[in-house]
Amino acid sequence: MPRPSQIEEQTRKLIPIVCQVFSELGYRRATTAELAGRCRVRENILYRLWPNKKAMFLAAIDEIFQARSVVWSQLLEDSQTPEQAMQRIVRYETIHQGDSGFYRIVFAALTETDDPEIQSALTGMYRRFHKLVCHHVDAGRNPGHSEAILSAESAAWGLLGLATMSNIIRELKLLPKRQREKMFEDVAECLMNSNDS
Amino acid sequence: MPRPSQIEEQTRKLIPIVCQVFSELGYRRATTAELAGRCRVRENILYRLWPNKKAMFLAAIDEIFQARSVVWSQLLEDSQTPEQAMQRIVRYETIHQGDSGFYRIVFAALTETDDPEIQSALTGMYRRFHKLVCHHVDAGRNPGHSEAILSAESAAWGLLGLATMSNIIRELKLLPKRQREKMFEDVAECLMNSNDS
DNA sequence: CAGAGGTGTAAGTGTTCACTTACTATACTA
DNA sequence: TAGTATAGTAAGTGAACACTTACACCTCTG
Repeated sequence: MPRPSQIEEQTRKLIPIVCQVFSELGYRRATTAELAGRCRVRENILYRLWPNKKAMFLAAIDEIFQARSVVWSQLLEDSQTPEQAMQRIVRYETIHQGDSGFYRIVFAALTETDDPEIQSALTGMYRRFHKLVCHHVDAGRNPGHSEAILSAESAAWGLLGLATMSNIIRELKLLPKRQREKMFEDVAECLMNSNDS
Repeated sequence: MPRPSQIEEQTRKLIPIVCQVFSELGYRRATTAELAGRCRVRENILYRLWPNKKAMFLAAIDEIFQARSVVWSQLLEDSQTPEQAMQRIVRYETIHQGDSGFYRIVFAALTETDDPEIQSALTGMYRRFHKLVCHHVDAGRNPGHSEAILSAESAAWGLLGLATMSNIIRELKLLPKRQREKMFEDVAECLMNSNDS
């Protein structure tokens, strides 16, 4: 009998690194040589873990949602009220946005949407994110506001769009940090209709 | 004396085609061979007009704003009141969003933001768009609402984010057309605070 | 301990693609 | 019409890169 394979274990260990490299460099410039180098292995080892570069990219897309939802659930673990929850997420995202550079993966993926596998990976990721945000928006809405203007679904899409825009602003330095943060909070508040007067 | 150069003229004629190809295929798959083929010329002719592929891409980025502002100004030409203007733009964008596929260029560019030239082309484009939208939001705000919750600047960024998200939703078919349109209008209304009760 | 099958190293390989070169044909001007 | 610079044709080049192959080495199991 041979020794037992450690492929799964190694795969799990390398995914965050692969994800990181795609985040920094995008698809085109994240060459297989670069990926291997950063993973401290040779190229052919990557090809034992994934059949091709696209599969590595798909794994990175999945990792994004996983990582972010871990962070969020940690944030929410000690939230007393659901109203607090969304505020916390917004505040966290306001500050830490783009730290992981994961939106670069999303942008790279969005230029490859004619590939059915990439498209469905992205679609799945967005659906899960939307559902999650939707849930928190719903829970976090101030009950005092009997008649919300926006449905939670629309508000959640708006928030995802806001987060995207905020990442772009940050990346292109379109606004100084403070202003960007204020913009994010103001628009998020407006969308969630949590502005009690 | 030689015959007069038609380079400028030809450049102007080809830019929309180049822009179109980048819109359809993104940066990576828009090969110089493909660009030349669609322009009905040989590759070296493109290289007489631009020094390299990046320059072609930069020209396409500039073209995006030009084209869109032409459309908008045509839309606004026969608007009686400024309040109508923004509504018209929103309605137009709601329906025609993504027709040109120009956001693909933006996404492609956003994965190349470490290149200073691409970065500044993008930055310029966003600043101009923001200014334009800002202007229309300001003009279109209902004067009855004395106290707006959002500054026009923030609202404009929110709208740009909304447009981006809407394009993503369309591309990934995350919502059926009608729902996407309703979402866009609802969120836009919320952001512009134009909801008179 | 034997050896099967796993892990790691190193050097390709074929293709794609941005970009070039050498040349011919054309059209404008003096 | 002669001469010159431009427009167009066609083949090529070198490099980058995704992916492979050949082989040595190790490690766990029966």
